[in-house]
Amino acid sequence: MYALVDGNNFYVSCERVFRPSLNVRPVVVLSNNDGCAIARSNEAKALGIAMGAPWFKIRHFEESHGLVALSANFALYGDMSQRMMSLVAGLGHRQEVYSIDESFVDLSGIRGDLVDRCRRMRARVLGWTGLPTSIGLGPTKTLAKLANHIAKTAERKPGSYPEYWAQVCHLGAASPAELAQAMSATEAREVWGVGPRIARQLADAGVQTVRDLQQLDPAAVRRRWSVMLERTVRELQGVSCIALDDAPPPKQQIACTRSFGHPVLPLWELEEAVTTFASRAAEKLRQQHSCAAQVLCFIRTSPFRDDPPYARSVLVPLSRPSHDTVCIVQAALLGLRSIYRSGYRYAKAGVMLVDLRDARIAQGELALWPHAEDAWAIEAQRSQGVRDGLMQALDTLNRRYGRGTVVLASSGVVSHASSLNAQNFMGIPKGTPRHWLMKQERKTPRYTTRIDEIPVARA
DNA sequence: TCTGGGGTCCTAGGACCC
DNA sequence: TCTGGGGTCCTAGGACCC
Repeated sequence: MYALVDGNNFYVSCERVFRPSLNVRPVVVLSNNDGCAIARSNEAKALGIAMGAPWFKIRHFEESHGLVALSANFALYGDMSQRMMSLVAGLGHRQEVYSIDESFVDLSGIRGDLVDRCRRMRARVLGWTGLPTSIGLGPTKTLAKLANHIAKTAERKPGSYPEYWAQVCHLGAASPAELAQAMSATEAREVWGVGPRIARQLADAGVQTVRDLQQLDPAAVRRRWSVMLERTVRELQGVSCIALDDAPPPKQQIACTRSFGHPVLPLWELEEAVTTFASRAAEKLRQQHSCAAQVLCFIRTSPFRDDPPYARSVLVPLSRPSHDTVCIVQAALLGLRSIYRSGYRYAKAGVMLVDLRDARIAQGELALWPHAEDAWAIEAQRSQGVRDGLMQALDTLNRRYGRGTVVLASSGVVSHASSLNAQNFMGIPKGTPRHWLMKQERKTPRYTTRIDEIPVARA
């Protein structure tokens, strides 16, 4: 038996913990650059605001309905997530953290009333962190996901499902008739693994509800669609096909990409952005003890504007796999300079690290180069230990004092420590605006991770 | 004026190997 | 007239997830 524990409207709930006055108002959290809504309170959903709705299309609700929009505060959400996850882990033996607000818990072998156990866990998470959750239980992960959807919907829309399924729904304990009823009342596109494309194809084939989908022949589904959908159908039938993954393998690629706050034209500004992105990607790389053998860099104009379009990417191989920030930034900048064309209004850039491998397994090299270069090669290997130490120091400082405390100069000091921006730097006059920096006009404090932004309680 | 970011898996087809 | 069988690796594209 699996449980899926999911934070309700997670980002909004994190904000509400520290601003209870938001509890009664429609609230959305916006994506980077305050671009579009990525989390909505129930009140915002009731206004008809869709997931991903561009801000400029919904901002009229500010005036008409008191909608509150906040810039995404991932430092806060990540920290609140860790608190929630560590509590939820106590629900069973093994936990798979599936996303920032969701985790699967293996409940097999746990005796007693599982629903009661889950209700108590819900109360504990709410009491200790302030975060409301919903819990779905089922014999497969897909059914647990479905149960979670029902638990949320039953609470939000009374009458849609039996009232006792609100907040915690146990499909493994439902009678066949109850299960059939619930599946008939739920659209197939709500199922985990059924996206908009497949949902349309299913509808064309007369498959509307979860029950319709569950009753299909798995072999036929495989022939007409794919093994993926076949697995989904079997899971709906109660046959577990997707195992709990409590130790996810290291990532196969690591990316850091951003849209800019405003269009960017000059190369030097793109260089700052790409340096920053590559540095961040390298940091993530070291966290999982990997090295990258290739660095991909891309730049593009906005597809939403009438500007002349331009989008290029380039894959830069490294002479040897590395997780050294300097090495990775140099490769990314080399790539950037090769694809940059002046005159375009760039809207986005990014760095991706691919061809990743375990840093602890280093491939030796056969010395085929001319004798004169031996000394260089030996020195390079000897200095490797020094560079590893430097990277460790970099990571330690940035972890302790906050991201961006120590950076490469080519990332542009302006965006980081303002005290260093007292004079001209690298030929750029002080006070020069950086168009690539994110727009975040509705930032909330990092209540739980920065001592100077901690909330103050008054008696 | 204004439209996010970061991942995974599967399949088909081509090149290549013995 | 007649032209095998079995495999790997890589890439691009499509679909999905939150």
